[in-house]
Amino acid sequence: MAPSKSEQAYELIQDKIVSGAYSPGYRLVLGSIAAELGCSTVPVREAIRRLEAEGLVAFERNVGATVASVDATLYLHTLQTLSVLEGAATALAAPLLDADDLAAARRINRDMESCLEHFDPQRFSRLNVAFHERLYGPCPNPHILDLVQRGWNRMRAMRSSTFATVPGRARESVAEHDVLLDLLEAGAPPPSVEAAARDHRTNTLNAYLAVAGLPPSPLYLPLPGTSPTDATPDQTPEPALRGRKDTP
Amino acid sequence: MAPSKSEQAYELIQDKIVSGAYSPGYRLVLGSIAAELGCSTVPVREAIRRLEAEGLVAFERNVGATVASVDATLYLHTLQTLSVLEGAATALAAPLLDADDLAAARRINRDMESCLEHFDPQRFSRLNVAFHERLYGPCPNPHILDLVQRGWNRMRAMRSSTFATVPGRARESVAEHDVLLDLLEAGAPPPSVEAAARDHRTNTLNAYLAVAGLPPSPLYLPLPGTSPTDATPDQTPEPALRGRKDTP
DNA sequence: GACACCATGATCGTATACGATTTCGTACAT
DNA sequence: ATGTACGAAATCGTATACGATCATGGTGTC
Repeated sequence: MAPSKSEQAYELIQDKIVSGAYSPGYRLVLGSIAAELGCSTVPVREAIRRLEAEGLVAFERNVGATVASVDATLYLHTLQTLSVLEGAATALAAPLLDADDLAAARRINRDMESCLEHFDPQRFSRLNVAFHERLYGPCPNPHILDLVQRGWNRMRAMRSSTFATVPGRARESVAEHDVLLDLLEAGAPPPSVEAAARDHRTNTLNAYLAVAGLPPSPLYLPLPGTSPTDATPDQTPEPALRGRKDTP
Repeated sequence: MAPSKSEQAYELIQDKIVSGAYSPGYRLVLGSIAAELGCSTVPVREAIRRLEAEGLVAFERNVGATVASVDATLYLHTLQTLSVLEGAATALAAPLLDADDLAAARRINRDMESCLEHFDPQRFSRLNVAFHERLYGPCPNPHILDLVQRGWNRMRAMRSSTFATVPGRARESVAEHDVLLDLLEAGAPPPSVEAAARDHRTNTLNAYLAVAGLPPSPLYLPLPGTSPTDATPDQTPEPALRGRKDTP
């Protein structure tokens, strides 16, 4: 059966946001979108409230909705959140991965490597998502899985429009993927997997922070079991990623 | 100004759910709630969709909404998610806590201790929330903070109706709070704080799992710096908290 | 007696309509 | 020229109305 109108509206708007057709700050007018869809404003309204709950649009009473504008700090906060959640999801999924999963992930990572040669960042990004999805997909906690999914949605909506990747980061990323896969193949305990998965993302976060001249995120995880020295780069007691004051 | 009708509806329904007036499985009929509020079904509908996004109600097309029923595994999954998020939030907040915060938290924990004597589990629960809110409140990442808040909402909605506390757990809990506070007062690095905060909650989770005869959650964090032995109780490579199969 | 089928009622999904609120442009006074 | 007051247009918020869909109970047949 055809999906409901509000479902259609939801997908249309989300698609336009992540594809960049609606750029941050764009005013989402109920009437216009309804006309475009050939439906009334009621389902559109519902769709927009759903997107609000996911952080993709900002909504103000009696004023309307706009595509959430990305503020660098918001982007970084999302990345930090994702580092925590995805690390946990990957650790929980680790014992459930079979050889096929690992082989598939390894293959994806080889593809990513080749993207580096041909300089195809678009494809590289897609593969990166696929790689991680494959690894955290079997996570048995649906709640965490849902939150990770939402995090990625936000990221996609933001990155396409605003941020470029940090120069050297892509190559390092591929290498870190291989390290993570090695751990998984060796049947490493969940805390080690979590540390590797989280720190992989935290490294990206810190690469951004570094170019912005900010201190790194304090949410590094030490690798248990293995040599602890190279997993906890000097403890920085000062807080990083201090939030902007809430706009009064 | 008066809040909008959909806001009123949202608060009414949420309140009825967490207070237990609507117990799990209760059928939320748009028309009835609208009548109770003296408004039409449209705002009620919107409120219910918001609650759905937060996991408090389940919704099915052309059928309606019911208060999310709690399934033990769902409860435990929420608890596990919260352990991860709250651990991170507390670690991020740690460097921003001042002496007042710590003193207040310590005071709350003394109150909790006295609740143990007089056996006042209601008050104990409230204080427990207050204690942790105080500690993760200054977390500079609003996104994580939001997710933690939602997690607690879900917990409140569930616990009141279904679950009793594990016998010995309350007393241990108070002791662990003191350990956490000691760490914070000593200015421990964020990873140590995260480990303590997360494991505190994971211990509760595992107490439930133990009485159910299930293996413990694998998401323990090793305490870095301090003796690593007592923080990582034997690695259990077998997966815990395996999700129920999605109902087909 | 059990199962399949259909009628009926309850409830949801959405369109339309209208009042409420905000925003923006314009005119006027300083 | 700048700031303020007012009015019109745009947009949102919600009520009402009606078609669409699903659950339920009764009836007929095997």
